[in-house]
Amino acid sequence: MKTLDVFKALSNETRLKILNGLREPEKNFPPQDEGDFHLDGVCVSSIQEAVGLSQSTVSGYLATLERAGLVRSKRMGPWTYYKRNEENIRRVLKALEEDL
Amino acid sequence: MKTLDVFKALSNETRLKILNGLREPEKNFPPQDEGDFHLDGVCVSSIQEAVGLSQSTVSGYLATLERAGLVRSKRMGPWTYYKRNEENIRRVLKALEEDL
DNA sequence: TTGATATATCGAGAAACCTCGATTACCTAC
DNA sequence: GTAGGTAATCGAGGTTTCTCGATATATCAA
Repeated sequence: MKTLDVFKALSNETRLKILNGLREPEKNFPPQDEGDFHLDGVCVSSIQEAVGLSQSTVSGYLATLERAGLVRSKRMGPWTYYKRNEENIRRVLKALEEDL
Repeated sequence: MKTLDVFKALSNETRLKILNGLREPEKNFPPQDEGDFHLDGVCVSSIQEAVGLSQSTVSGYLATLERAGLVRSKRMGPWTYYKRNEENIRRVLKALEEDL
């Protein structure tokens, strides 16, 4: 979880939009059949539909955000749900305050 | 001064190092003939010597940091001095706290 | 086991970024 | 105006990022 990787993960309009959108899933993503937005997160296809890029691109972006520690994923049946990693995000902000 | 541009500017090890180094110029850059480190800033050649990249690259990096609002420049005679734009940096941090 | 659906990974072409040396512009002193 | 030094811009080659479609993997149902 290096600072540089966090900045790189955030250096893309779509990834920023996803991370931001995940703060209020019901407002920013179409509903999903199963899985609670807040408890479980948002599934890839719902995110894909919202951002309008290909499935592979969105899946890769989510992996990037996860590697940077900004989101966490949970597999439930055939779906993977992504939600913000609030604890880590707060840690990143603290680091920036001292590091920037 | 868009959030995305700030992240892009910070997505480079050298630019991060420059911005950080400018917090304590006398500790991180070789002395310069004229110009006070804190009052005026650090000149390009001093920064260049410290980071060890070409003059054109460093000049470009400084321009990037300035476009992102993270540093400010002042021309004094043949030299251009760069210093941190603390006010803007604080503003960026505030924005991140709400935006991230 | 076969089929259907969700997600992840792979390979490739286009765009952006990194970095350099060369050139240009700027400033000062003669 | 010429010369010398500082900084900014330009052009180019190498690397990374973006984004896609195709393929592979995972899960569940029949």
